[in-house]
Amino acid sequence: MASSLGKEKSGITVSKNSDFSEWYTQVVLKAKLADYAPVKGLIVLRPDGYSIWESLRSTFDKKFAKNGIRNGFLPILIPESLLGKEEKHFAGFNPEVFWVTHSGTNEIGDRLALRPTSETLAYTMYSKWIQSWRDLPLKINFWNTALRAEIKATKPFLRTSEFLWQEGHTVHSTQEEAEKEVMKILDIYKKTVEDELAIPVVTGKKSEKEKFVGAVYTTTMESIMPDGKALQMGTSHFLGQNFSKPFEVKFADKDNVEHFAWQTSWGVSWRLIGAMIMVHGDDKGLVLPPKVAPMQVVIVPIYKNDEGKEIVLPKVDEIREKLESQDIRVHVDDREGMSPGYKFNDWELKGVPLRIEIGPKDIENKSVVIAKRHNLEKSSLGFSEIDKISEILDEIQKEMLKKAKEQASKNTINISDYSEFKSKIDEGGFLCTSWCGKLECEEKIKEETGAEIRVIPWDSENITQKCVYCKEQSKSVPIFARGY
RNA sequence: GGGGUUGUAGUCUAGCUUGGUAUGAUACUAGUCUGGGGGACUAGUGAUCGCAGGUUCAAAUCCUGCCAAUCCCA
Repeated sequence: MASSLGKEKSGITVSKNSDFSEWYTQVVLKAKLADYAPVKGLIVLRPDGYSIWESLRSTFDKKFAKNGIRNGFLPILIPESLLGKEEKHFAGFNPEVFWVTHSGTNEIGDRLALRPTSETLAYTMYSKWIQSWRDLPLKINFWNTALRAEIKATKPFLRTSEFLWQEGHTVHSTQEEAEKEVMKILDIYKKTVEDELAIPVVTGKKSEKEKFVGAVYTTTMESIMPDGKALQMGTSHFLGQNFSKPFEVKFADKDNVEHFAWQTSWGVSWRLIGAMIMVHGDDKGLVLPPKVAPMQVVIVPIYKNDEGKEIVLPKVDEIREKLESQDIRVHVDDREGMSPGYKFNDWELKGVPLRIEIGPKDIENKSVVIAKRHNLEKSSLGFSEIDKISEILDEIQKEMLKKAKEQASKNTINISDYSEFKSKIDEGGFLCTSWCGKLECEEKIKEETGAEIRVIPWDSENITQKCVYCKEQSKSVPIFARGY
């Protein structure tokens, strides 16, 4: 009785299957990743949440650097006159822009936008910095936040009015080089998300309707969440000369002829953290992939009295040092007055990938008990095998990706008939079905089913089938889904 | 865009209809016993009841506005 009461108070009180939305919010709050800020749609990141972001950031930074991309920083305010320079871009973002209209008590004539994205500002600067082909390529990434007012219901990490992200902006002398860059970035994104967060993604192109406003085309990576909804995990845009013309990003080529430059922009946000929570979490709380876990291993010492303590703690220290020397992020939970059971539940809620239990019994047996978070399996590990923990963490990482892949493929189905489409869409999932390429059909499908084209996967051109809606010859087989 | 619901210690909650400054649990602090899956006892601390007005001798309670969270429909 007392134990079930305690469980209700500090653990997750709903199951992932029965109330996904509530489950998600509870995991975010109770695992102490984030909390609500006093303003609608804004959240505060707590250290455990921010640490995951820092881990992703550091991985991306290394990969960006290898690709010749350096970091810069842009201010948050953009004058309206500048934001409006590319018409379609402005029209797309305008409804959700926060405006600064006063400085102190004085009204600002050219009001200032809190950046919804920085293309316009970055390219104003770029046009000053670029004169010659020798200045290209110019590849800068910016870690910052963007602000887009969310009127609809908000969700921590998934839909917030301010979000942490990185936006990369590159400039090239040729179309070919720019397009290659778009693909390189998408590849970095895909590999990082799969390797670090253990979430499988599908990459491809957005439809004309869903592309980034102002882009020539948008490439994207999409994932399916356990509730059957699709989540956009990151995008990499080919901007062509759509921005270089209005912003006069020009360069003199080797032949001394002036050309407009070719540009790309791309970004991933803390939505990735939301995806990680949804994909891996369970009824006990968060489950962290070892690579991004702030703590990879937690050691829980168990003893009944001072005598036991004297036996156990030196061994705990020894193991901790051994693990630390292998760059494993380890924490010893030496809190007094808490039962081991309480601690187990606590660390499971917080998603620590591996727990080591060590008490007098283990000292006798010259082994420890290890408990894996992702499958809740316990086993014993001899003192001489402590070195294997690094491998075990790698295995956990792999198993998590494998499980996520199985889940994703179960939620991906091929559909050829529209009535089947309509009946399946309520169950959620990725619906792969052929399409004629016409906006009209895309819009009708969205209107009638709520599903949109999430991604047109690479190599999905197909002219041998019929459009699921109009029955005319198909062009491709996109993935339709309802999205976040 | 339209329509609901909710807001009381860190967390959950009683009280609200029928106005009289607040119930219980958990957490927290101290101590003793405990300790291998959310431990027991004892004693404490902690709330101007989301915010701002209004009605009233008196407001958590009634009224108005706002803020925030959440759900449903488009």
